[in-house]
Amino acid sequence: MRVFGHVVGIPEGSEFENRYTLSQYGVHRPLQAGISGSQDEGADSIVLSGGYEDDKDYGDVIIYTGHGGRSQVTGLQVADQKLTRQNLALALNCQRGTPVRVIRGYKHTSPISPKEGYRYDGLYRVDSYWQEQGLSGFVIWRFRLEKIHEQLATDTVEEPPSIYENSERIEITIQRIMRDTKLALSVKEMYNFECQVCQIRILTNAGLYAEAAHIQPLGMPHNGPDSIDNILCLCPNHHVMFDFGGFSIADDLTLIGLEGGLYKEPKHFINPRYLQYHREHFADKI
DNA sequence: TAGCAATTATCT
DNA sequence: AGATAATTGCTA
Repeated sequence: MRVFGHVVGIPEGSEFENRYTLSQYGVHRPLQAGISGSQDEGADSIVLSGGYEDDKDYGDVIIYTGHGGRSQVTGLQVADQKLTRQNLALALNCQRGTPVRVIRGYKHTSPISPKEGYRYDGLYRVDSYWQEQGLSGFVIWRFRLEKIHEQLATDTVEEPPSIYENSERIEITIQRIMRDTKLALSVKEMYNFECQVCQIRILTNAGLYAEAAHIQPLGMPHNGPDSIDNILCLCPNHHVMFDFGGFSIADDLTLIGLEGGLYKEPKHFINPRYLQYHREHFADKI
């Protein structure tokens, strides 16, 4: 099974002798490929080895080149890259917010990369992706990655501050984030990426796009649960409207503030308790 | 140190 | 099952 986020027991900064040990520890499983992932689930890890001429490494920001179009013999670009396979996997990370593990290898020329072996450098999010003409003249796909600074991203306000960066805490946090993503995806798939309000499906170059909206929000102070009965599948517009009280939902799924009702799959149980929470805290009560 | 072939986990 | 791959280690 593919592991997204940190691998338990492997803190950021861990070093590995070669690609085989990286694979054995589950940090980056393919022995040669730079991108680990599938075109359904997304990418879980990438390696920066300097193999592609168009790569850029600025530390917290990485411009990563997709795979494909290279000659097996010379390593030069000889064909256009396509948004398929592991390139598509990275595109899905961008659309879904799935983090990707970044490993820097000794072959990479940047001063940040290790002199020998491979080093796990933590989680990045895929900020954007696009195609362009590479140095070779062939089309390449590029991915802009931004480092996730987890101390800032977590809601640890009510917790006693720890003196040093606690890797155990980070693991817990990331696992929670990843649970969100998995559930979110399952709800989107349940509706085939159709908005439950307007039934719009948004087709992108990486496939269908929808957003998972939590009815009672996660995190302090709302502490809504991370469960399917608290998640809706919405288009971005209706997601924003819902989060900012543009409409709300009655227990019988009639929309409040918009015409019509919320479409619901029979097998999708939506807990009225969370709908009530949303009405009480977010609905416009004029 | 190039060049090349063997190797192997993974994805489709 | 076959193809792929941002490797590795051997040979000259």
